[in-house]
Amino acid sequence: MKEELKEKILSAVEKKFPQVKELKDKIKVELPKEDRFGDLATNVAFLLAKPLRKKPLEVAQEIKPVLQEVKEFSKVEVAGAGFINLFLSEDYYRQVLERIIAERDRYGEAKEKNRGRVNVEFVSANPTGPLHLGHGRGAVVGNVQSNLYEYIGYTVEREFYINDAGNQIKKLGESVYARFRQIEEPDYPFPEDGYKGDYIKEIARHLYKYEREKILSMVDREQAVDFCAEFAKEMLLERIKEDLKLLGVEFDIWFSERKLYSSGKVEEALQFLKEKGLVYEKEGAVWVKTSLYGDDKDRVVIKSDGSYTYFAGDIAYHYDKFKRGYDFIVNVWGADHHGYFPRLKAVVMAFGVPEDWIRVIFIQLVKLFKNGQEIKMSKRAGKFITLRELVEEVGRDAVVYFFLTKDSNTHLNFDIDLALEKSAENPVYYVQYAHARICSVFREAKERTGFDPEKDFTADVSLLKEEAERVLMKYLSSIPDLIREAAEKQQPHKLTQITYRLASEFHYYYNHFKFLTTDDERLMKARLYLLKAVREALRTLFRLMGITPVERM
RNA sequence: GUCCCCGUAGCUCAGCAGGAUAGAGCGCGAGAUUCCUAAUCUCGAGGUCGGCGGUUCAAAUCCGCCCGGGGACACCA
Repeated sequence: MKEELKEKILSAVEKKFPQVKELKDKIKVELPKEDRFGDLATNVAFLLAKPLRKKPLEVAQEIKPVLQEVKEFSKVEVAGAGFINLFLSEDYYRQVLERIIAERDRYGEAKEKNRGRVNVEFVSANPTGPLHLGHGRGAVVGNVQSNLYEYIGYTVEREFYINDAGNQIKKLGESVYARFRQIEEPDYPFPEDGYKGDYIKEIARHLYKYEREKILSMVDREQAVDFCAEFAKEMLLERIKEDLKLLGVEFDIWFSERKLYSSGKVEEALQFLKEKGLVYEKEGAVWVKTSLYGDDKDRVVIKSDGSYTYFAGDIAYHYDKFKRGYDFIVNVWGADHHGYFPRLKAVVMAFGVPEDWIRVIFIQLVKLFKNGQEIKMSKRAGKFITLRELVEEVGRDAVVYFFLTKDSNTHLNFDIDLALEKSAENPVYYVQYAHARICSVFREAKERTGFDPEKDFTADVSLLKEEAERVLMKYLSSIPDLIREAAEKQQPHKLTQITYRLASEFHYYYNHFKFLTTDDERLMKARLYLLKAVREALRTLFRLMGITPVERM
């Protein structure tokens, strides 16, 4: 919406100052921070001041008359050092409300999914244990960012990379096998760096119950360990899927690291790099010249013992993604992988993709707080609160919302007490209550007046003359642009801010005005029409975040 | 040592591809309910935007240096 208006402003200004064309990208048209500065504000005059060698204020004065001719603007003011504040006409707001109600919970979403194909890879936890809070945050952020890409017109594939090769799985097998043996021989040694969580014992007990004979009959210990590993991996993967479902997160692609090796994709990718002259041997190992593409140094892909490094697998994995032809890809990673990005980016650049083809979103630590105290977790000792336990304790909506309150690249303190609180202090309840309140008003309307706002109806928006109503409509009109901005800047946490503000403006309105005035039916309908638009906007935001629009609280 | 992130109200943090008097929530103080859900709302106190320079009509935002906190720098995964 802002884009359309920006075009109108530009073409109007262009008649007077053709130079404005070159400044197009720098010109801003946005919601001013204070209400008295109008519905939209633009900085054109500041930008034109330099080439015209005039003061911004003068330029603004000269632009004012041309903008006054644009029919969408009811008033044009010059303020400050040269800001141009624009007030939108009633007719414009009528269109906004009509559009919201027509588009329902997809308000402002791109109609055509023709911007391209995107791959978002996230969670990608080792199938060696239950998901922890960091994974949960990554799951929510990755999923919501995917929703945002869809909102702005991309087709998105959500992918989970299963690290089912290598030492971690081996260790998993050893751990389960040891627990299995301990059932009969309590002194059977447990591997020093094994997984100590109780879930390992559970898996062992399960195996003992159903596969005891089979495992004990295996002569080769390795074989038994592999069997345990495979079984445990499958079981844990199933559990991971369930945990993700609890958060409302589902994947399109489950990509197995092991298949990458067994299908020869690693050789294929390395061959590709070799043909480009980017591979060489040194000190008995095979290296890739990542330093040519911005990495600090070259990296080993085949160790001197002949085995592949983890990096080799990742090269192959990304070569595969490259060949799938995405317009760009996004990796959601734990922030501890920060230092790993330059080398991966380097090798991907070597494939010959554009600079921003591979993007990364880092997820920082989540710390849990209860009764004002941090709950310390130790994975090594097997003492930690799982994602599932947290969801069971505070509920899915709270978990999702809290994970989205901060930029994913900053540490997050998750306050369990706050998440459980049923009051204004809890932002989840605050925003959900806004939605429930509107539903409640609608029920009451039908009850009292017989008029059912749930059904389609029209209203005379021009009757909405209160300041609070204009403020609300103004904010509603800017929401698609705000969502788009969140999508493009890869900042899904902005959704909670947008939602909170909308809820806040609604609560204010609710507390200061009556909607069910029987003496003026036209005004009542106009107000209910506005509420309906607010509700659809809330539903749009809830849908993007994956939060339930509760109808009663 | 090299590189990255962070430093904004008592606390937790927004804002940072420059724009108007730096925001929110919590906490603290004072209020609002004969009326559609008070799970709400209103008002108030509270700031050298870590420090010093620079660029600019304009700097919390961009650049440089410094101070403080965290992290990354494997023939690990």
